[in-house]
Amino acid sequence: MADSSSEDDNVPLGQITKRPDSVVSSSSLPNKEKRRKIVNYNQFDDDDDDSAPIARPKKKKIKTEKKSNGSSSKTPDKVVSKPIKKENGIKKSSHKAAAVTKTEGAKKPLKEMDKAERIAHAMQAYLWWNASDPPKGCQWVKMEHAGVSFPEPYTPHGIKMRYDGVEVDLSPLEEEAATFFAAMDPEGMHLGNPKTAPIFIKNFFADFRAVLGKNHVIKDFKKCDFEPIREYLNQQKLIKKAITDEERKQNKDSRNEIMFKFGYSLVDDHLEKVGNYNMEPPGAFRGRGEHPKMGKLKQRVEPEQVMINLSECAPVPKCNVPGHAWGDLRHDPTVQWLCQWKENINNQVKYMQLAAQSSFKGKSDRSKYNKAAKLCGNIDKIRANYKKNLKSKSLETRQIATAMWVIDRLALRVGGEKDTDEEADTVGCCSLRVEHLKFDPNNEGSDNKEIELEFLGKDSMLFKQTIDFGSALYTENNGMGEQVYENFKLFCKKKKKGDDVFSDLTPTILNAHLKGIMEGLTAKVFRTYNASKTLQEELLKTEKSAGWSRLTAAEKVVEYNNANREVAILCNHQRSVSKAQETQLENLGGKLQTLIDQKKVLKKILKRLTEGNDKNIPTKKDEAKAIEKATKALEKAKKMKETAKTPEEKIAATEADEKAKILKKEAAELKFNQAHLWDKTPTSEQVMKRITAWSEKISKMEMNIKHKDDNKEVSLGTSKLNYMDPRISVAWCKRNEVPIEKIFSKTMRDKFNWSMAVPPDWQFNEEISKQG
DNA sequence: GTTTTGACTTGGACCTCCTAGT
DNA sequence: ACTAGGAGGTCCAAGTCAAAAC
Repeated sequence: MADSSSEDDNVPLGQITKRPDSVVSSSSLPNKEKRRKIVNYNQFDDDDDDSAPIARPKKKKIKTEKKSNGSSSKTPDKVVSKPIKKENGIKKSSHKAAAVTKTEGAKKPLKEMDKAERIAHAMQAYLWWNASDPPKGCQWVKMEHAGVSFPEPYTPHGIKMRYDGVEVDLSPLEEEAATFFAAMDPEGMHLGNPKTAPIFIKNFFADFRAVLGKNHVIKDFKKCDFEPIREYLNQQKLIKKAITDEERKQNKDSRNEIMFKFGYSLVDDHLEKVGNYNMEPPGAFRGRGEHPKMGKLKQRVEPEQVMINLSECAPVPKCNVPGHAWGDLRHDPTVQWLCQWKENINNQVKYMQLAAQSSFKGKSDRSKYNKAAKLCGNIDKIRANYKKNLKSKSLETRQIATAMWVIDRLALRVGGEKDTDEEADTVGCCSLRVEHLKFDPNNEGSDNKEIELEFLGKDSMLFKQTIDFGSALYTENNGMGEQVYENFKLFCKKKKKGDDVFSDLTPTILNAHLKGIMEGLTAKVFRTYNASKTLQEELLKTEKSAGWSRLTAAEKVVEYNNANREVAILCNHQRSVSKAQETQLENLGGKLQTLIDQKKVLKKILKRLTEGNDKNIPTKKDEAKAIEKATKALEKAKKMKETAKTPEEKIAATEADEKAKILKKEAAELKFNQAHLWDKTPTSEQVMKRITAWSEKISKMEMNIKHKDDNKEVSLGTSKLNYMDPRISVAWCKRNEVPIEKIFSKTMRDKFNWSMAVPPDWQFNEEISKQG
């Protein structure tokens, strides 16, 4: 349209850069829009920035623009002094006050907000669900952004690895590769696992050797010693831990600077957040499960490998690597991506896209849930369809029907074909193999209709469930379990372990069939549907239970989380229990035992006292000394941190701090272990009181442990973020007078902003799809 | 028809910063 | 006021699905 044209494609991009350091140049926009934007800037009422996401011209220019707009400008002094005041205010505010500002976040005065908050506030003014849509087939008409931000080039540390006991000189590139390996946790999920460690090492070493070149002395991994580099990295971590608040703030500021520059995009005259504006740094590829390529070197991406997508009239941003330029330029309004490049491990395209709270993502999210809701109205028809086909004479039809049952009832993913030389061996429905099914797993014989399904799903997460196809769960209400069982038996007959169960089926065939039954229906819609439906039903169930209305908001939230957990279990959203969590759980178990023992002691004391024997009653030993010692050590460490300048001092400070923390822990333990005792011989009343208190403590602790144990392997976040229609949750909150903040974090509220206006009686059902 | 590519969603691990509990 | 623990945010790998390429 306007100035820049598609001829740009043939010009070396680095040289045609029109605007050095900001996303939007007002010069490329018509006057009317220019004015509108200026009004917006003034809303930020702002201080410093030349790095504003939008073309904030430098200060001098602001003045002129502000003048032209008739609004008053501030003296620099005032502008600078303001944020400091604000921060103090926040720090000093009490919890109560903080809670209020949090719940009423929108009402926080503009002047108290920091820059990011003010931008966010301004962005809230745009409600995409009230705005008009871009032309059909297009996701946008105008789009401007600053491109992707590249990480700093590698700075060599000069620490030498050893080969065969001898220090080796490495070039920066070689040293960088060695450092990637040294940075891997030897006990971590790649090197700590005897199954994956050899794969990782083999791949890493092959790539490392390629970097070193043919004639390099390093030839045998066994003779490599990365320990000096590893030690260095650990020291760096200790140094980092000792940073002062001032340094922490500086780090945040410089991160923010990049965010203000690259983190926003101007799409059709409104501001949107970019999701991943930092280019992925090089490193060792961390494939999950038994990924055959883990350990390979993920190369540094050069700007020349990056293609950027923006509107024709948008100025081309300058890339932040001196002497480099974007590889290519595109003006494609049918796609969402702002930048794309190829990674070298799997030769896949990666994208820079808008963030989850953007209109692009919001629109597709809403349409996803509407599609799932539409399935509510069609589910009977669909179940009838596959019920009939479960007995079809055509093998393909029968397999389609069986797969539909599995996807509908067991919530499996569709499971596309995978190349096991290139990727980890994981499966879903269509790629299930005979070896993943175990008929009659408990050798019960006769009419047993159980199958144990055991396989690795997405992200190599284990799916292991025994399905009793003869049970009421799968036979009642048109469950069809028995027929499905017969079909599985049939599909596995005369097949080898490694053969596909659904030999005539691919996701393409299955989805083509689904599309024929309901417009827009694919395999994954079933997961969304089942997750949302389950949430709604679980919530309604508890809402109808006796005494519900008397529950406090916090108690209601517990019930919500229980419903959430049901969904997560349905979707098999697991998480591995970290070592820290395990030890924490063990510690809690130990504490519980201590409490139980203490209660026994208390009972004994009571018995003696009632018998009139007040001799040999245990009393508290001095614990003040230990506490004092620990406190002093902590104080000392803190001082060390404050004064530490050299790396050695910083390391020493962190180490002292860690030691002091151990002391404190020990002191706390001592205190805990004799918390049931008194300094002097107690009275019977005192003991009785304490016994009741301890009973309460014990049950509380038991609850806590049970809760932690129940949740340790279930991850609730994924289903909340991707599967449960937010409108169900919002309506539930409204009905039950639970503040939405108790359910959704700030990020989620941003992402689900489109769903906040639903009425309290909103239901997840087919009616939704008719609303558009 | 089959395979590959492209674009987007979904996923858990890890790190950081905040808050509840003391 | 302080800190442990957890919530939430970041990162980027790994899926799904449609369309293009063969």
